[in-house]
Amino acid sequence: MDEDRSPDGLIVDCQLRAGLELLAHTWDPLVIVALRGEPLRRRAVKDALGGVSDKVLTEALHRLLANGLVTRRSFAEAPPRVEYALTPLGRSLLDGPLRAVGAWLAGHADELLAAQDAAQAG
Amino acid sequence: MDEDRSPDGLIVDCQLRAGLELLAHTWDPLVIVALRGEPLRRRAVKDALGGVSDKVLTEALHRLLANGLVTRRSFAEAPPRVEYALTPLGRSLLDGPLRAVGAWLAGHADELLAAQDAAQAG
DNA sequence: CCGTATCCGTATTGATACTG
DNA sequence: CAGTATCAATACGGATACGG
Repeated sequence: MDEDRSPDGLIVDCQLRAGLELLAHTWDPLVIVALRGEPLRRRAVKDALGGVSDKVLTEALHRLLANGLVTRRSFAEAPPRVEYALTPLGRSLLDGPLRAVGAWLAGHADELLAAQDAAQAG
Repeated sequence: MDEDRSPDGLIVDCQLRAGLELLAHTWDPLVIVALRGEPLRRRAVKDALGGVSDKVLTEALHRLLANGLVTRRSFAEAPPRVEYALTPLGRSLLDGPLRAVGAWLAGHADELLAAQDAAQAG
């Protein structure tokens, strides 16, 4: 499924970095999680994330749009309404890597905390 | 395997962020990948990553040590020798989330590029 | 409500030079 | 070789105020 074609791992590493950059920015993954259900209005996304500034939220949404992970739909109504939703690609990222991270932490949280304590004590 | 205990996703999100922080720093995941085989000396790790400064490499290694993802073994020899290796915890992170990211990108690289092009054009 | 513009504090990266 | 110290550049997250 994933041949390790490069002897020294450089090619694999570069692919890995490209993928990690999608998750590197603080709020991007959280926006994806927030959109796992229904499409949400901008304000709803902001509330779901807790305390995030308008500027940072806009940047995150633009990145996600630029990478084709979410879609933006604008309705021409009196009170402006815009809805963001996951694309199939965005959903695959949620169901794959993102869920893998969550599952890993759920299964190794105790080990991680123990290791952190041990390292701090030593 | 992963119950979604929080109705609004906040708990899940926090766990996710804790896990993502382990992968957020630029070089940390790459160091883990570099150590997937044998234990490596500091210099060997540095070379494996390409062009990384001593300072940044030290910071990355210290973080990985503090989180119990790698071990450091020092040999009392004439030319100083230090070897870094993955812990079982670090290896589980490599085999789980890290591999998931790599596999996802390998399987969706074409979609990602197409979406990026489309977004740029529109 | 949606989104942009401006300004700021901090964190991260990195180059360089130096010590054990 | 291993690791630290110092300094510069910049990217990031964020608060605030303003415009569509």
